Amino acid sequence: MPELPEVETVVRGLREPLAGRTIIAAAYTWPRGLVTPDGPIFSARIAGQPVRSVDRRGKYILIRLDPDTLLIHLKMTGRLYVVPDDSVQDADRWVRFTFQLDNAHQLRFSDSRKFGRVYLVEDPSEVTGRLGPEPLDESFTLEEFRQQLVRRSGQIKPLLLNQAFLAGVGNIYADEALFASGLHPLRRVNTLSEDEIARLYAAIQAVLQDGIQSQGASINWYRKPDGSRGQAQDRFQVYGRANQPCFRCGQPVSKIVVGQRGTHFCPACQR
DNA sequence: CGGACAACCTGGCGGC
DNA sequence: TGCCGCCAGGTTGTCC
Repeated sequence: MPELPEVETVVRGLREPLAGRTIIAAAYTWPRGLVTPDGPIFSARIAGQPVRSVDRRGKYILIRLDPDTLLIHLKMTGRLYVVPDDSVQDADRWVRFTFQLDNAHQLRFSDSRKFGRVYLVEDPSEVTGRLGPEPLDESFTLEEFRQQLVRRSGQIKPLLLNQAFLAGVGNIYADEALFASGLHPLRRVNTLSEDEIARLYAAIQAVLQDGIQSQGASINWYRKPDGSRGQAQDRFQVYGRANQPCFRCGQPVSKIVVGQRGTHFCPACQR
């Protein structure tokens, strides 16, 4: 679920409930979800730190405290939301981390599959340092994309999923971007023309912006911080549409495995 | 460096 | 209904 548009939606939804708050305590029930620091240090260290801002880098959520930064990666099934202390409204069985706020509310990190990860560090670049560029950032230009692309080889789809190449694109938006640019997911990167690179660049930005506009895709686990569903899934052209007619040409959408990931594409429209 | 694959985990769903 | 196998949006490490 959570790729760039979903994480961005979560971040936007958390800014208001966390604004001006201080974390006064933290507790967790899944120790392996905490990467750093060690357990006893973590709870003691985070207590008393005020929230300064909530941001995103790739698929990481950065809650900038003072002096540390709390980073959370939702992985496949993570949810992050703020509710009153005594809230049991959603009977969420999968809450792994609870951050007590100073206004009788809690920031809760729920994660059924236990893939999510939590970090508390002085310098967030310790965690995000290896990430590639932000695809929606002004500094991510076509020229930079082209220069990075021509240094690579291999299949285009796995490259789009490589967070060190480009931060934030996951399996869904990779499939959608390749459809939008008319490129086959198995195309070798070094066979792309200038025109195709430009189409892909534009398509990546378009599908991500569209996803944010729709407040993320709630196919399965993803929910906005207020508990409601995003709408992006209603706009997908190929993802999750195996054997259904392509919206553009009517041919059935194919599903294959590329780099161990389910991959949807139109064999007629994508070359 | 590229690519294949296992591992980390649990829940949901289709099929029988 | 119940059980079983399969699949899942992410990332990392290992091996060839």
